[in-house]
Amino acid sequence: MGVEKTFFERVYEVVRKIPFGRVTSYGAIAQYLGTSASARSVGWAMNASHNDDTIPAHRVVNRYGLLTGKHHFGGSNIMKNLLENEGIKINENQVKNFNHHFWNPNIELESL
DNA sequence: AGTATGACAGTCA
DNA sequence: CTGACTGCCATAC
Repeated sequence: MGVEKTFFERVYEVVRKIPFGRVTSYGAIAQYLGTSASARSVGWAMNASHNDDTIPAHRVVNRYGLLTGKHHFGGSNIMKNLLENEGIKINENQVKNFNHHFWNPNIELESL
């Protein structure tokens, strides 16, 4: 029966696979899911991820490494705090060395 | 069924 | 460099 996972369920699985101290972008997840243009839908999935506390949504930022979704973490520096807790430096709501912490599911999970 | 929204991405002026 | 628009996909009403 309808065992086919919805779009955001797939997003959840990918986000859950994000290693500690790593971050990824909405577009990267979208590309991994095969819908490179559904980056907005990925953000939508994250919006619904509030129903799932197992989703490290704080590791998902936009393509610029900006913590665009921090506003959804309670409107406080929770997202920034979580990332810094993982060794990621944040500057002006932006991940420093974003390219260094960037975790590309298309590459890291290409063998999965 | 159609409209509106969204934590994006990319392009143009 | 900054600002604004469009495109594309999925969900909610």
